Amino acid sequence: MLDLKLIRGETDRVKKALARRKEVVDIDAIIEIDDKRRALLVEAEALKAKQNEVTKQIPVMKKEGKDTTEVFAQMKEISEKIKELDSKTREVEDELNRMMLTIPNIPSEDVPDGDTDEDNIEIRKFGEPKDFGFEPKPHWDLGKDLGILDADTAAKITGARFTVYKDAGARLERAVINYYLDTHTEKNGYTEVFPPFMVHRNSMVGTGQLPKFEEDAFKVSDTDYFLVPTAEVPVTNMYREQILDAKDLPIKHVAYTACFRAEAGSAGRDTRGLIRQHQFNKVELVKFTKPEDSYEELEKLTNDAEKVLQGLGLPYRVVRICIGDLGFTAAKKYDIEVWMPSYGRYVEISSCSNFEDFQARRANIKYKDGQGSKAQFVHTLNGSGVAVGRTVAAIIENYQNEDGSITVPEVLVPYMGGKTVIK
RNA sequence: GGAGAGGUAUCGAAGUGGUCAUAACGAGGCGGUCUUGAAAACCGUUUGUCCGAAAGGGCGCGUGGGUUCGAAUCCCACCCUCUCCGCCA
Repeated sequence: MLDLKLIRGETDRVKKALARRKEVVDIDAIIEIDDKRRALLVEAEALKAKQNEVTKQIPVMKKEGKDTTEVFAQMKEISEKIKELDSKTREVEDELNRMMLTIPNIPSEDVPDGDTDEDNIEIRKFGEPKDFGFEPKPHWDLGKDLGILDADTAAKITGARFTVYKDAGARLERAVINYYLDTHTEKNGYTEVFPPFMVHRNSMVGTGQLPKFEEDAFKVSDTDYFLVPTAEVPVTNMYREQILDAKDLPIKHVAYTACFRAEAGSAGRDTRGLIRQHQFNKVELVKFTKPEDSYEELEKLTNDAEKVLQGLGLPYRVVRICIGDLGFTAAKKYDIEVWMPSYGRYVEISSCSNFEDFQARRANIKYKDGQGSKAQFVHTLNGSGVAVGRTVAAIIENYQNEDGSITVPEVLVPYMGGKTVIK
């Protein structure tokens, strides 16, 4: 959510920034509704002040034995007027709020122009795609042949876009999760949390998935619960409606969760393999920082995510996300893309974003620097550290051998019970 | 799921229709007096938010409604916590 004061005070700047996103947002309508809201407030508050004043006098009058009939009649009128104004105010506020919740974040000024992910700008690279010396196979074929990935059985028990991992496949998924969690907790200083995989509506609104993108989420019927699309939602909302102590910042959390996405609008895309599933595993990094530190923390967070891919020896590149690919909530975003031989290109495996105070405002997360100072919104950041299913796909493809076996990356061998090759 | 109890500031807790919610009382935090220093004692201080340039005013007792001239207090709905029972990995 944007700051109404910013919208009012720097209307042109806000309009220009949103225009860069090619978003159609009626800023003037918002200001108009806010004017209405404030006019109603002023009127109602004057009446309330009067009401409070008289209400204090009534016990005194009674004590003195004065007749209150007339005052009561007058106050009855005021009281009714107040109710009327309050209900109007509520309506106007609801409408204002509805509009505010659908406005995307203002992009940081260094976000490059561009319309699609093809306009993202590569800023660094690690490793080089391997020259196999034979025709590399896609992970869905390798996985099926090795008996470690089974889409058919998943379709039988659930449906499309699910996978049953078996034997060394299941172990590999678990190994990656543990390697990521251990690295981020032991080397990068994140505190692990293991949150619920379901959250209520307010949490989804807090991080910006709702109200605009309800069709992307899985809702649990007969409840107000949603399956988490990312650990960002439960972990960020842990601090909802809270005022944090400046000396505890930055707060850094790492969380493993399964993630659930309806993938509405992705019909026909990435239908084979692990790339686009309704359920996938992810290790997520979440930070709460002071405003002045958030951009530096974004760099660090991205580096932390990169480190695990370096550890696995997977070739990747980091791209700066252009305005058209930025997403609703982010002010600035980097994607980390891993080399996927079956696609013949780099594929997103992590998104690292600074939301500035966009989510903090929605979720009301503030911090205070000592007593007497004013509470202000924190900045929130998060990034995949990194997607687990896509990692497994990348490992299978990048570490495949000509005979169809998979070499286990060295850092994972301890997590695989000493196994060095999957065959 | 059933029965009961409860949700008030950083914490414990009082207040059960009126002029003390800038919230009694107790504890904690911070500042000070005293002290070589500390403890103790004593004094002071210690919510958030909205409208407003300011003065000032409004709101907040789990949440949302309602009754009333006036609600922490009465009524309705919902959420959460605890205890017991049921069910259960």
